[in-house]
Parts: sequence; structure tokens; C-alpha cells
Amino acid sequence: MTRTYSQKCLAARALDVLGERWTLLIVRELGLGPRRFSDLLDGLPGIGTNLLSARLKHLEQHDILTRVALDGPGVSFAYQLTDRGEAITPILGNLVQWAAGLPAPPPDYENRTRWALFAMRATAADRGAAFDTVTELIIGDDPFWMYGDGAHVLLRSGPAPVRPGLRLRCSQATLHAVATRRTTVAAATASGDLIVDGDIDTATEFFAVFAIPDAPAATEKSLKQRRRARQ
Amino acid sequence: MTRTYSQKCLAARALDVLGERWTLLIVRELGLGPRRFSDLLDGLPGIGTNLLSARLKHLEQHDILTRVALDGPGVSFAYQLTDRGEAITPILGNLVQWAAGLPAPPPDYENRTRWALFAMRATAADRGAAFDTVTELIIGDDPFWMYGDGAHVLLRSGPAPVRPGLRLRCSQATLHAVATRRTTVAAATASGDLIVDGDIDTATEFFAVFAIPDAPAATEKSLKQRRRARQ
DNA sequence: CGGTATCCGCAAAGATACTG
DNA sequence: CAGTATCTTTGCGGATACCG
Repeated sequence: MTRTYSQKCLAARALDVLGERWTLLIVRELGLGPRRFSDLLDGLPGIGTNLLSARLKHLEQHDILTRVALDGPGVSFAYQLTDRGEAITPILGNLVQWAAGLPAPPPDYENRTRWALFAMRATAADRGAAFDTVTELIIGDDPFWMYGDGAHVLLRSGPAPVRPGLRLRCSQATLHAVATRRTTVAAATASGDLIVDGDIDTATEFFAVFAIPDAPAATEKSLKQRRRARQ
Repeated sequence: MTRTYSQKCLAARALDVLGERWTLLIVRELGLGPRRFSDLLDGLPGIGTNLLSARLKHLEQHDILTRVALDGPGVSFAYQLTDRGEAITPILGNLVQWAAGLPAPPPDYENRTRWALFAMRATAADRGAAFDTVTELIIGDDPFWMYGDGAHVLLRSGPAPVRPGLRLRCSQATLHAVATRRTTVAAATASGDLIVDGDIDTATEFFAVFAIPDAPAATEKSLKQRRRARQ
């Protein structure tokens, strides 16, 4: 750890460990379950292999993740959050909630399904804990599952480990449209964009609980205000 | 804003705004009330004046703080969090709670009274809201005051704006010793290290509510574990 | 596939001098 | 006191080469 703040302040200590570029985004990627090096590269467009490698070692040294061997043909590894690492994900959720008040990002920014799901969990953190139907989502071809155990909302990539009480299948665009209430579950199922396997009322409740807040569009007023700020 | 993550992910968006070095520590400094440029320099040892200036402009542009003119002799300005900026302080509190599990910092690290107070508020965030006695703390020569309004705990530097129900006077070392339970209110008052102006039971309750969790000492085991992590 | 190592160009951060 | 200007150093981004 070069470039520390050298402060006896717990916030500064946290940032000594987590504050470097990419670090918290690596934790975000691992927040849906273990991932391999190449998975992480895909979820962190722009990071170099050398930098990812360095960050992973740093996080391993600080007991935030562990490197586990995967069985199967050939040698393969996955990176998995420790308990201390898992404890960071609610903080990322708070950052997500805070960022919901920021102007909407440019349309050319990268997008991933898992980021939308991460935001859905974060913004619904409190209410979502009550949603105790194991729900499997097939977005495009990628499976995920969610489950509120009363205290937390579990969100994982991969197929549900038990038979889900609700299964939703749609494109990423439809997921986003329904989660931001630009369309409804009824309309999306009617058009065939959303396939609900299970009770449709439960599906409606799911999207009511895990709604993503709309980013405020960049109004002329807010743009002016930002321009007005001194150079 | 150069060097953005360019991701349509709310966590990444938050880090685009807050993730640069020093940025969150500036918010921390302003979390106890408005501060002037030189105050900030003192609270951020190692930052350059150019970098502080750049960060302040950046935060002003993103509506996280405002630059307000101070009345008095000469031209003088203070920096003050906006509502959007205030909304970040609970997140810093979460980082503080998380960092409490990290190994203790080296003894030569910088220290400030306000950082300890910030940690006291953070770790007591829930319980502290119930502590509704306006409390003034004179640590060394610097006054602060705290007040739980039922929902949040207000923490500000400067003398209390109303007559406090409790006044505590001690050194920073004593504050830390009592807050980490290395000594008691009774013992500290008996030795003269702590002067309580008000009900002593209320003072005891104050430190019970706003206790700082001890950082786990760096055990030989934890050191070994960190060394064991691959280079 | 799953990384490590190296090099280059650039942008951010650190240090310090200087000015209204 | 409140910054701006300038210079040096470090970290990051990107590419590529290499290894088990």
C-alpha cells in the first residue's frame, strides 16, 4: 500500500484499503457471487490485466476476498468475497442510492445486466428483505436469482439452487423498462417481452419491491447551475 | 471529470463523482459544519493547495458543497455541504463502521479530535438518535456539540447554539480513553482528566451510547495471514 | 484459459514557489 | 488567508509479449 492517507481516522483507514481506482468495482462484481479473472475483466471494461491482478492481490492481502480453486478440467480459479468483503456490499448499496440523485449518464456508457440487478437490490434493501419468494431471472441467456431472507436480500448469478417460486424471463432492455416503471408487468407479458413462470401478482409485487429510481433527466436548470459554478 | 468509468452503473456513477483521492475526506471534514480553506488544509495533511482547490471546484460543480462568503473583516469564504453532500455523511459512517474491523493503524499516523468524534457518531448512529441532551464537548480548547433529534445525530464544531444540558471538558487523549472504555467516566472525573458540567449519569450514558469500537490489535495470527497471501 | 511482466504515453498527485 | 502556477513524481491505461 503506497500512498496512504496516514490518518488515525477510520474513514481514512477504509479508504486506504478500498479507495484506489477499480477496487470498489471489483467488490461490486463479486457481490453476486464468485467470479473468474476473465469474468472480472468483462465486468470492468478498461482495466488492464496487470492492474486487475494487482488489485486482486491487494484485496486478498486485506482479507476482503479469497482465491479458490475450481474443480473441473484444467487449473482454474475464482475470486470470492470473505465475510469482511461481503460487509462492503451494503455500503455499495448506499452509494447506489445516493447516485440515484445524479443526472442520468450518457447513453454511450457501458451496461451490464448485473449492474441493474445490483441497483434493484440496493434501492429495495429494506423492503426487499420481506420478499421471500425465491425468484429466478433469465435475462437474455444469463440466469440470476434473488431471495429475501427477512434480514437481507440475497442476489446471485447462476441458476437458482432450489426450485424457484417465480421465474422471469426477458431481455435486459425489458428488465430495465419494467424496473423503472416505464412499462408494466401486464403490458410486458402481453407483448411477449416478459415471460412469467409463476403467479403474475407475485411478479408484479417483485417489480414493485425492486424498482430502480429514475435518474433525474439533466434539466436545463441543473445544467445551468453546474455551468455557473466557478472554473 | 476526466478518467470516468463510463459505466451505466449507479455505483460507478457515484465513484465517478466521489472516487478520486481526497474527495471523501473533504466531505468528512465538512461533516461537522462549514470550514474555510485553511481549516481544510489542516484536516487533510499532505494535500496540496492546488489539489484541494481543484477538488473543491469539482464538488461545487456536482452540487455537493457551496462556497459561501463569511462576513467580518476582509474577504473570507467557507465551504458548506449541500443537502446532497450531507447525504454522503451516513455513507462515511458506514465506512467507519466497516473499518473498525481493520488492524489498528501505526502510532505515527496523524490524529484529530474531529475524526474521533466522527467515529463516535458513526458507530452509535442508531442508538445515538435517542440521546436528546444537547451536549457540548470542549476537547483541549476546541468546542463541539452533539444532539440526537430522534432520527439523526447532529455533530458540529463550535460552541453549542443553545445552553447545553451537558458539558464535558477533557483532553483528546482522555476523550479517546473514555470512548474506547479504557477508562470510565467515574475514574476520569476522579483524576481530574474529565470535567463534567451536568448530571454525571447523563455523561456516563453519553459515553455508553457513543462508544468507539476498539480496533483489533494486530495479532501475530493476522499478521501471518496477511504475509501468507501471495505476493 | 489465467494470468505475469514490461514498456510507453499520459493524466493525476505531490511539492513548492509565488501572488492578490 | 486563499488560493494560482509550475515542476517533478507516481499511478493508470493500453498494448504486447510471455509462461504454465
